[in-house]
Amino acid sequence: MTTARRDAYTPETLLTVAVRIFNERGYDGTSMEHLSKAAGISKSSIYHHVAGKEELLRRAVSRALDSLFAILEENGARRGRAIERVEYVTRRTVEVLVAELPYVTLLLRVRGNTKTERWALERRREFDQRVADLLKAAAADGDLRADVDIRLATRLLFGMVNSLVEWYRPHPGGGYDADQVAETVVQLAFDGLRTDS
Amino acid sequence: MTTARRDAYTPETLLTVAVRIFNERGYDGTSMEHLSKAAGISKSSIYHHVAGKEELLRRAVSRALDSLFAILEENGARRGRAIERVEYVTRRTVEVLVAELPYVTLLLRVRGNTKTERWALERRREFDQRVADLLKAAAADGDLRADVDIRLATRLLFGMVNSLVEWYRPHPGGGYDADQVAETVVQLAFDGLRTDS
DNA sequence: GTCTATATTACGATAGAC
DNA sequence: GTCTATCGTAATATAGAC
Repeated sequence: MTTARRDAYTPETLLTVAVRIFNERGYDGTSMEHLSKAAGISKSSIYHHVAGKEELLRRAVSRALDSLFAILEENGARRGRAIERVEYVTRRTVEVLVAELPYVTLLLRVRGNTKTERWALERRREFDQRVADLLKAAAADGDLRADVDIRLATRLLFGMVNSLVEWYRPHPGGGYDADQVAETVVQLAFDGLRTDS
Repeated sequence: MTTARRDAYTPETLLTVAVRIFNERGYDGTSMEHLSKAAGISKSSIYHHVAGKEELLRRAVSRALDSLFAILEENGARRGRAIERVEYVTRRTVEVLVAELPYVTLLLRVRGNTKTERWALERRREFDQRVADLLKAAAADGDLRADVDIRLATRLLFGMVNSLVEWYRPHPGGGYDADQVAETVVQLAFDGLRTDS
């Protein structure tokens, strides 16, 4: 827990420490004292860099949301057949989750107790809606099975993707890389696990 | 938030209220004052029924864990071909998640800050391991695609199932029932979303 | 930029009356 | 079984020295 790094914090470098502790203990379970110990500076020094605990949360979830929304602006999410766009967004979401793991983890755990949290929840719902619309378009093209409810399938697909933050850890010797996870997600979701399906 | 019900609480009925608030605000984000308001009795009255906040958490996660482990003792999880047992456990887990939604929700959000939470995390890992072993057996039978990593697929499958607690709400007019969700999970996971797969 | 000291409020839990 | 009053602690945040 004690990280000891007493030289020249900035809001950014402090955020790195804070987000780690937020994810270990939960946002509400983390006190400024916890952050102070982990950063190796006193509580009051933290207030020199940021206005308070909630600013750290806001910076973290903003970063996560910006990374997710950026996916929807990429060419692969805007051009081509809908099912291909769905596969693209699925893959890229996995990659963003892995690349920005601590920030997205925090975002996905937000409950809505403060203004910042409610704002994050709202923007997240917006992203989910954009993705749901894509799946709907793919279904309209006849590229998704007609016997499954599309809204339900969307929830399950992105539930699966989001579950990454609960177990994925960057390879400390032989783990999975982002591409491998993305590939398996797409295989499982679109072609299934069963042999000769 | 204020629920007002001043007659004859028992530890069980109090738990119902507490678990609801824990899930709305997060365990650490819930104070005894919050619980008191929601239950419609004073803080000190709560202590007449339970030893404290942590006992409420322990009762809740115990209930969730007992329901999950019970699945593994059912005939469908113990007899037959491994892939059929996997499908059975998948379906039943969905059903238990839906039937015990608030309790399992709380369990899946536990962080490990207290002894009770660490005990819950340990038992949960035990359940996950039992399921992972089942998938491994199905792979050994040649019933799962050879081109996906089984451990990874297990994580994704149960990540998808567990994501239920983040969005499933009991049908307030036209939602999905447990069977429909279980069926879609199994279809998606084993046969995939794509047309003519 | 960091510190010690402290103000102020909120929290979990208990005491004791009814 | 429920209440009001309160204890002791831990929380967020600030003041002011170096």
